[in-house]
Amino acid sequence: MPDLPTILARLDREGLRLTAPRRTVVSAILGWAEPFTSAELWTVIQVQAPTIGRATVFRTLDLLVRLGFVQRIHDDAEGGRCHAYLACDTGHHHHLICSACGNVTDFVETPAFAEVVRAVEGQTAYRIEGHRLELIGRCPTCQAGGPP
Amino acid sequence: MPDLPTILARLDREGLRLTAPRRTVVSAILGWAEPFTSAELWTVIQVQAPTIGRATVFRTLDLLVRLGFVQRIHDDAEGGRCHAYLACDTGHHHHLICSACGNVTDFVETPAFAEVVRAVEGQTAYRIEGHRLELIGRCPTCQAGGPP
DNA sequence: CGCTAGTTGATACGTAGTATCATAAAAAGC
DNA sequence: GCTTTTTATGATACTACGTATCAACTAGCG
Repeated sequence: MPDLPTILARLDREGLRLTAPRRTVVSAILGWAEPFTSAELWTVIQVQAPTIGRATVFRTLDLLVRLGFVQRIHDDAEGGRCHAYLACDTGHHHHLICSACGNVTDFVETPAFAEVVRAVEGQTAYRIEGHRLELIGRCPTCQAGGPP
Repeated sequence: MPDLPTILARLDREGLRLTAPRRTVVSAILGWAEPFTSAELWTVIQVQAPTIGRATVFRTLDLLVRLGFVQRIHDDAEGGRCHAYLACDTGHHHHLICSACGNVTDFVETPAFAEVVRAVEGQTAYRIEGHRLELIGRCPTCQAGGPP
């Protein structure tokens, strides 16, 4: 994820206001490497700036999702709830979620993926416009640690 | 999706009971080609058998997801809520969602997908165990209809 | 400074799903 | 067919997550 000034500059460019609550929420998210739920974020915000309303947290989260600084991920595999959020770079990429520790790693698309898309287009006559790919696996650390 | 007797036989094999509410919920889902929300299902159930409780619908839905007769899909692309459900065959496959009409088509993995997985394993040192792939595109009908 | 439109926080509301628990009813045994 | 045991059910209440509303506030601009 880019740093605070970069994000603020982006907000500015979009004609959005750089308010104190937004700065607070954005910096709370910054550097959050693992996925987080809205509840976790809200807890942190309440400690850092108790005056900020819950609605504002959701609104800012939404804003960042729209601008591509945050992605929604779907972790129902882990018995958790559906939505979690994840700070990320703006470049298009996908997530690799460790089934043991829940860590999320980014990976970029390999050329082979374009072939998959072409094959499916041939198979179904759809024109593919976008995709969502999440891989679940075991990270090197958890592989070393043996099965839990 | 298999037919009712097949599903009931499967329940039986799992040591689960073939109760009237389960039969009702399963047949309501059967043949539902498009994705549906729990609310839609609940509405239908209420008409067909008003005595069935909401909790039972959720429990049966959960059961079918565990047995692989129903999948959860994530359609936040369509401005809808996160979860929808989709009756499906037990074979492993993925969903192709039309961005215009919301129709869902199944497709099976192409060989190229295995290559993608291998590439990512090389890139990240993860051992890949599973994946979730959803493609978003435009179905032949909506392509013909021109942009909405 | 003073204006104005974009934001905010409080509150209420809505929806999806879960927990609890007394009751009902399948399946298994007789 | 009747009894027992175990599972499932329905009512209800509850939680989590998110949205709508709206008066009050404030960033950014001239």
